[in-house]
Amino acid sequence: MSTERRIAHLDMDAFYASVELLRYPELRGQAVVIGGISGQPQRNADGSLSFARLRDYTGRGVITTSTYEARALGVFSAMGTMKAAKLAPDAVLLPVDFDSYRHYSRLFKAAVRNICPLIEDRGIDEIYIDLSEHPEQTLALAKTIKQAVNEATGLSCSIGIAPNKLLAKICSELDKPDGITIIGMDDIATRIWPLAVKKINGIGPKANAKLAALGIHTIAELAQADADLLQTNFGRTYAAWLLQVAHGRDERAVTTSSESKSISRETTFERDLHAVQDREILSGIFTRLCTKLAADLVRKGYLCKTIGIKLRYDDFRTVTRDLTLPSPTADATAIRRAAAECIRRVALDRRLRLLGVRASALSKSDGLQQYDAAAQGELGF
DNA sequence: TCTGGGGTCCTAGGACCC
DNA sequence: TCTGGGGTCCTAGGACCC
Repeated sequence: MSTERRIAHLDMDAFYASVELLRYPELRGQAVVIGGISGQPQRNADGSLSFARLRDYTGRGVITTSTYEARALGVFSAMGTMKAAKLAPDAVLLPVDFDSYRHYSRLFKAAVRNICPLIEDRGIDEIYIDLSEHPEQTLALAKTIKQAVNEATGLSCSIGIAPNKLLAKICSELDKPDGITIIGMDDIATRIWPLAVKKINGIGPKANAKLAALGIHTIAELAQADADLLQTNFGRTYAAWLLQVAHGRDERAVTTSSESKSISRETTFERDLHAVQDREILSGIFTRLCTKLAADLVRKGYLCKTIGIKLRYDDFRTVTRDLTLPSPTADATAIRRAAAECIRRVALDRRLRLLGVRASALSKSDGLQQYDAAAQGELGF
């Protein structure tokens, strides 16, 4: 007997902002944005806190999250902070505190895992859950999960439940915040087809613009699109995928574990830097990035065989170079040497706004491999 | 007043090997 | 001389996601 799967997508509501409201409950109900600034709110003489306002901010950076009150003013994730300041000058601006968000992330995931262990991590604030084998009835189970998350964290989340990950992901957004949406394949025409194609996870700004140029705006229009037309414009693989997802078809499994493919560190400078005039500053930043990357590798138990760099010029053009080493490493000096080789292969005639270093072709630095490395060292390799 | 930082996956050409 | 083929690795760039 074959039955439909029950896949849930759980998405924490305005996660970073909501964590900050746990810490500063006096801000509840206000427009609050989380962005790339440093420094905690100042404590006044009377004991109250003094919060920075968006209008006071002058540096570069983007909004990472905003409360629903700020969203009502048009301020969303990934918006430039300066643009956000124009829209909501009085909004409270708080610095990001990833340690705190990771803490609450662990709490909510542990709470869900207690109820159903088949969890796929999709970043700090969302997960897929395979509920297919769970005995409880779907709506009751969703309520149980939401309550467990709230008891563990004090936070709310939204859950979509559907026969696959694609549909579950779309559903979790349909009743945000604090919602539950359950659909089956029979509901696709009424619930999914009216939506914009960009609601599909995997259709981003570029594909959305190309589809719009073809007169395709809704998922219904995509489902009825001519296969040859799509193939001409998107290539065989992507065109076939577009038609599949438009009909709500997705067979991907919920995968409970995965190995990292790459680890990287990058930084955008406070002002654009020049390779010659700012050589000392750049060199220091470069060394620190390599040192942090090496520490990340060691902490996570990886060696890397390929080292890469990323530069972004003042005109926002981005270039990458990489270099594969004869043998894997997690050594900061070796990483810096390889990254410096990469830097030599790019033009440094313009000012730079970003520098990054990446480690890929990862392998586990388990005991056996460490032993091998030590043995090779003794043999003079 | 432009545009963070950390990832994944895909494509495509060339090298190199059998 | 007429340019096979597949497989894998390396490199660069780009789309997309959280």
